[in-house]
Amino acid sequence: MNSDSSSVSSRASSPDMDEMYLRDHHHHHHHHHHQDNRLNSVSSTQGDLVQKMSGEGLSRNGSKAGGEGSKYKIKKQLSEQDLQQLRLKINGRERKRMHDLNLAMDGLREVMPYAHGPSVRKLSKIATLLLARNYILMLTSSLEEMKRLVGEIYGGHHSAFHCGTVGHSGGHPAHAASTVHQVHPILGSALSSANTSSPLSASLPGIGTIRPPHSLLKTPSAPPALQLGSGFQHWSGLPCPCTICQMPPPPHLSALTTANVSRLSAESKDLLK
DNA sequence: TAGGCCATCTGGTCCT
DNA sequence: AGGACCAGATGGCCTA
Repeated sequence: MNSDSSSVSSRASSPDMDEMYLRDHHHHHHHHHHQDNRLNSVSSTQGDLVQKMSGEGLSRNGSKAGGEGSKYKIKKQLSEQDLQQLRLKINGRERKRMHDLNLAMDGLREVMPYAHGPSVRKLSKIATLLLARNYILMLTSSLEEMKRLVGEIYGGHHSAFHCGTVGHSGGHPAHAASTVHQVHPILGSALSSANTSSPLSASLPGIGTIRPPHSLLKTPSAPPALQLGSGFQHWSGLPCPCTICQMPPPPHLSALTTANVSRLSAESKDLLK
């Protein structure tokens, strides 16, 4: 499908499109070969547009309190050509807005921890967003864990950082997620295992387990799961007595319970099928 | 062929 | 008034 890197712009900013609509917007022509017959549909739509607009489209506005009458008059005063120009301008803006949004989406894809490459299909928008969310959650918990470990190593027991009993655990709902502690196994496996799918995954274990679902890979042998990783599981043990652990989780982490994480993964899986 | 994904158009609403 | 944002509708492409 979108074999090109910027799907969106690929279709949207085709030379044809620019020719047809845009006198003012000249998006970077991504010279994307992949032009389809969308233009047909678009142009036909455009035809409809003209009809609608000349007919009732814009003149039948209303609704907005302020200026029914005035707006109506104004629209009426506009020639058909003016209306068309206006429409083109508005459409162009909207197109540009969507292009920008898609560029941002591409930017997000670039930093996402999944296998990029010519053989890997681009993540869909929804998949990108879900993966990004999971990724952020995981980074957050990794960070917390690292802080904890650092505290454990340098700070002694309960100094700058809070407790660090290795087997210690969650179950405590207030634990910004048990995930803070769940990372243990991940770290462990990272240190020992050959999970070197990327520099990222090397430094942030567990990330390597985030991959596009097989359906998104052109090669059928892809590993499953857009999940937080199998190591990302609840860490059983005793509740932590330290004061920090007694505190409610920060708002941004409150959703990160084990249950939520698994739900998240489930969502991701569903949407990524 | 159905379903997923996407780009575009369009009208409404809110904001500046 | 004009621009940004949004959601619904439409139609094309691609894959299972």
